[in-house]
Amino acid sequence: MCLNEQARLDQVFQALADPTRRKVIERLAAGPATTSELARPFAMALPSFTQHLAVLERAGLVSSTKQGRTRTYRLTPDALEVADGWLARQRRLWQRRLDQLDHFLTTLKEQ
Amino acid sequence: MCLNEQARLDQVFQALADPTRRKVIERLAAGPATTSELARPFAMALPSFTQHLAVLERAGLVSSTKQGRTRTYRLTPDALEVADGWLARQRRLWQRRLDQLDHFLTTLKEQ
DNA sequence: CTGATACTTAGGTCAATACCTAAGTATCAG
DNA sequence: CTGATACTTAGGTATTGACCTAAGTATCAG
Repeated sequence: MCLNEQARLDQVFQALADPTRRKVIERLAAGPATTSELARPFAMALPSFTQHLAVLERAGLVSSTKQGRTRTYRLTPDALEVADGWLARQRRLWQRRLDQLDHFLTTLKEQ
Repeated sequence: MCLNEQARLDQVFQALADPTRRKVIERLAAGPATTSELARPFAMALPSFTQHLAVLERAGLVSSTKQGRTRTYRLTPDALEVADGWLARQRRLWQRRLDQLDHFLTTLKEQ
């Protein structure tokens, strides 16, 4: 745990770079679910699927607890915010840049 | 070009899942730059670096044009919005869910 | 025309990813 | 206690990803 920011972003974006894992996140937005509930929609062997869950958990996007023989997963919104924060920062930067360009073009036109 | 939404998200998140590529994006927010200008800060053979640029371009995050022997890269904000859009949608969903939970806890307390 | 510059192409290594099957362990229901 | 359920572990394959070196092509400067 507690990796540096770059490694954290690596893991989060990597985790989101797969449609199965994104669908799991989308499903978990509706509430917690067990491994087999999450796996049901996917035509994939269970061990393959649990690997996806492990990727999501390592990235900090979900957390799980085991009670009896079932493991329940739930969203951990914090990690999504890491990705979101980076994107928001970039958006601000290029927005500013587009504004400058706009201003440049405007003053150019005025001459 | 014109892949479906899922494949598009795959490529964008995959492209962002590497610190070198994110730094290139950050650099390009300050304005267009050539291959060698972008490569300079990185201790990496040029062919390795241009592969990173190719990944960014395939994802639609940047575009490039060649004039003479230099190739210039610039940001293409649209693709960032694809990732941003997905994240924003998720955030809305889990925000709503957290609100519901909040409401549930509140009504629980009132009883 | 020649040499330097700015990539580009070809091809190779090594590690990580995404899957699989088969066999294990742990719990619960009857 | 036994069988079914819910994962988990072990181990294998095939593809992709991130790097490298070496050698190519294309422009520009003098």
